Amino acid sequence: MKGRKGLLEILRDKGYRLTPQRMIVVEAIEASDDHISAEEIRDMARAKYPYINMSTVYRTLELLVEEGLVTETDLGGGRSLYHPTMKAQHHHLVCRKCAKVKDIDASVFQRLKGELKSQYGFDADLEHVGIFGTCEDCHD
Amino acid sequence: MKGRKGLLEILRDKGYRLTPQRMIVVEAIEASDDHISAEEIRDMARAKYPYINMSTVYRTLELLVEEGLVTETDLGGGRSLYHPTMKAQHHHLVCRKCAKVKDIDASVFQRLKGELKSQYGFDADLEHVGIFGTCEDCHD
DNA sequence: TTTCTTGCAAAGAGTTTGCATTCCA
DNA sequence: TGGAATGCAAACTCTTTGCAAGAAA
Repeated sequence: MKGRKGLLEILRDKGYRLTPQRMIVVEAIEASDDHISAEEIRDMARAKYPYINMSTVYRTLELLVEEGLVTETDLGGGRSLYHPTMKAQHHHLVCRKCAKVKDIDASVFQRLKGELKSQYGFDADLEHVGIFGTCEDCHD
Repeated sequence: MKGRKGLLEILRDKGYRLTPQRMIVVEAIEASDDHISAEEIRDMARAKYPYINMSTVYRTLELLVEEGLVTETDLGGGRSLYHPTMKAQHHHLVCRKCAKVKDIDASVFQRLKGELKSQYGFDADLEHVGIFGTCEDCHD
């Protein structure tokens, strides 16, 4: 059962207070199989809690990212998406035409990551990447 | 000499008017060896022209991107950088710590692009990609 | 109690848009 | 001249921040 602590327990162990707002944000992120936006978190939160302020959502996300518990990914449009770090690695193919997002396995990137490291000494954050392009359905 | 038309000529041939503002924006993009931001374009423009409005800069960039003459790249922070499409392909390694940007050759991505196409039918826009991580100098 | 968190409102940054005016072709 | 392009100002989106009020431990 080790390594299976929920994000909330980890936060508490680190000395952070477990407020209802934080519990709700964490729950929303853990419940989402996929990436989730700050806005979606607020909407999910509202279902369980009359109201949660966006600054609280952002502050909680900031905390989770700082603690390395959640990954922040820029999928374009100046919008960030969040994802629990411990979940299986994957990436996203974002279609510029229909805006659909398809998840793909991380293995495709392993070689690239290795090459960037050996050739440039660059330690690439490729845990959760968005790749833009045209998907199968929208191909001309 | 073919395939060596400047962006301005191409625009004119397509029926767009060659205003001073457009000439200045195009000149700034062509002069920049690297990627350039909307703000940098405005600053470069001001050196030659008393004033150019940001909406004009953005509208010109939008036009150039629509026409496929310029590439728009999201290097994070909700900021876009622009680059002439015809210039040599390259990518960027962006260090999260020192914020330095290192240009790398596009060849590293060829295999990845091929795999995304064959495995997922996804036509990835990998002309000009920003990869985040930690550079050699900042490595712990 | 006491310090950490929240909510509110306002401020940001970067970008987009409506509309009247200007100007290229 | 006439439609395309510009400038201006206001709006817009997403996110951050200061500060007083509230609540977890």
